[in-house]
Amino acid sequence: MTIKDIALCCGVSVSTVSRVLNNHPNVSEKAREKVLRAIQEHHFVPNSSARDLVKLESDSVGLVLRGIANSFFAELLPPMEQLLLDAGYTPILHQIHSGTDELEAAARLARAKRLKGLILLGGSNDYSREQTAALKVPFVLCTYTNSFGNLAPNQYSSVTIDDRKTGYDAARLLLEHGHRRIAILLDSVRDRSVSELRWMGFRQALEEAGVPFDPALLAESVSFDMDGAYRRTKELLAAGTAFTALFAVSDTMAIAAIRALHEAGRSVPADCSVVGVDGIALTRYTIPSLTTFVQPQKELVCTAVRTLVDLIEGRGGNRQIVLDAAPRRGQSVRQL
Amino acid sequence: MTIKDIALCCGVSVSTVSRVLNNHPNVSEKAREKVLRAIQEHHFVPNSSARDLVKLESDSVGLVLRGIANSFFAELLPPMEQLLLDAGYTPILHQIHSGTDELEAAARLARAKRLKGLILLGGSNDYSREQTAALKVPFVLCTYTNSFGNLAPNQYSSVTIDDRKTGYDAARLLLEHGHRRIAILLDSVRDRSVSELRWMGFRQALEEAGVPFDPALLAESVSFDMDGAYRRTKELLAAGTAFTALFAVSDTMAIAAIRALHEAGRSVPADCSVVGVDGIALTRYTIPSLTTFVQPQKELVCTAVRTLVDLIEGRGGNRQIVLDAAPRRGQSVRQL
DNA sequence: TTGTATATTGGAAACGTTTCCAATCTATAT
DNA sequence: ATATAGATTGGAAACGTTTCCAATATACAA
Repeated sequence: MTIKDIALCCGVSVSTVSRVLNNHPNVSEKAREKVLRAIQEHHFVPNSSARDLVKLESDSVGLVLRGIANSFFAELLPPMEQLLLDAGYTPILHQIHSGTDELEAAARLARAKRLKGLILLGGSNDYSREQTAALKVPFVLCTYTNSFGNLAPNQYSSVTIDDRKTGYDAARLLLEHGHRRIAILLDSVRDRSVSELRWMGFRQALEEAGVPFDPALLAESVSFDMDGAYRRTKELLAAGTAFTALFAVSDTMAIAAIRALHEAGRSVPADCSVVGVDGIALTRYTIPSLTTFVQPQKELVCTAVRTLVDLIEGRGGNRQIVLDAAPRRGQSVRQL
Repeated sequence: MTIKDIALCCGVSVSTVSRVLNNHPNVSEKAREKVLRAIQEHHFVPNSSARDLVKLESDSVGLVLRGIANSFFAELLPPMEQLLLDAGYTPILHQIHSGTDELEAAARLARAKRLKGLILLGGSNDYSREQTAALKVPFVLCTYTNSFGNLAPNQYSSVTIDDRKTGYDAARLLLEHGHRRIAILLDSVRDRSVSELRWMGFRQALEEAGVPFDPALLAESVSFDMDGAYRRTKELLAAGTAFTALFAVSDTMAIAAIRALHEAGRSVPADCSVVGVDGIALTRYTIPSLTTFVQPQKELVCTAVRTLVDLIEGRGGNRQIVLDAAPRRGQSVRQL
């Protein structure tokens, strides 16, 4: 069933049918009705490949990320796709396989599917100008890393959380409660992760406060799941280094750590204060409830989509947006 | 940059370039190399619309669901998309707006994008045979509801969790621990929800054990979030009806309930046993850890994708698969 | 009635591929 | 050298739309 069949059975030309489909003005009421009825009757749906082909564009937006499993991005993805759908775009997910250059993959995707734009989840600002120029479409870096800052502010858009500041604020909070010996629990610091940024901010706050950091208090978990955090905390405790507080770079790790502390006979917050990051809903209900820095995830997603849509539709130019994680006080921190 | 440009700059025909692109055998080594180099050099990427158009098919699979926000499906979605990508298909998300017939929307999508297949998340087996036939492509109902059972087993495929059995098993577990006065905490029973199925199974187990159910022990929360569960548990406690155990239809609700109990001075499991459903990772680490029925989410997703891929690729016919939630013993239940 | 302006229509090219078929090469056997 | 089979190649149609342009129908004024 094609546009041609509809034309044939209505006794009009394909042009007319096409005009009806696209709400073009110059078509008589009579013809329009006839065509619409035939479309209804035959359950005709225009083929989007053909349309995209001739229009030289699609209504698709690429979502490019390195992998979904176990990731922070897995939570971002559904609402992001939802928002794009609501805005009239079709999200196209694309996973980068390890060993593949993500910008090249993104550029390929953009050309193959004639994308309107791209959201690069967990990208970086270390791309070269040539690389981003090769995309040819608007793009937004969402929760990107930035070590070299190759791009000028007018050359890219980004929406991110200030992870470094979050680490800094967490350390400040514990310092202000009188803690000096603070352990930090993080997942693999490799590949310039969010974890590393928080860790850098944390260190900076200690330095500024004149508190030397004991490397024995750095607990880097090999795996990023709760089990890894739990085991790493046990090791930390077994090592015997004294600490009165622990900063975990995620809520789930914090909860696992609390259990490890609990099993070692150290109660929270009486014997050890704990601070997490993320602000997952559960942290209000655990016993004790967790003091945590709430990630504005919803805002992150909305802002990223809005920024991209604005760029696509020509409203405003590139912009970088940084969102803050705000502390939410629970029962897991006590004043020393 | 099109196939034509490549052909031109290599001095070969478009046919040859196309053959190279598709790994057709009949092309000389010399020509192949020349073309590959030109493709590399010009960063050429074939246009998928044109390809789909002439091939009369795409590599896309539709994921159709009613809405993502706050939903069980939001968790299923990322791994499902991932698995489809891994299997060589492009997932295309499609959200059904309220007031729209989902099968009709699915059929439209399938035709417009020439989908290879469909996964209907939260569909039903109450579709008519004509409706499903109109899809024209293989489909899998994932966690579907089934009140009329219009379709014969060879007319549809489905992968689902036996929610009724989960409720039944949860009640059995508590009964076997000597509990007789068991409260149940569920979210809105409206619209034939998972919640209702678990509640039905729960009731059946009580009946079979000859334990009359006190309606005062039914706590139906208006909202499905943790806050609703927390408040509803408080109300239950305030009402003063005695109970020694509580069955929450989800882990998050169970955790919220435990906090409410805790705040009311009732410790778990000493004063009240609690059982949840879902088996989210966190339940191993909360204090106390939670006894819960673990949803085989990963298996659910894998099975749904595998089933669809099998159907698409002609391996085997329609099948219905029901997965069981297995109990995981935590510290939240005690023997009376 | 005729002419003119305007509304509506149809024809055909174009979008970028794939694939069938026929044509041309190349190599081998006679 | 010639015939023949097989490998390789190019030409052209086809996929289902949109859109430009020219052609026709309609309405209205003179």
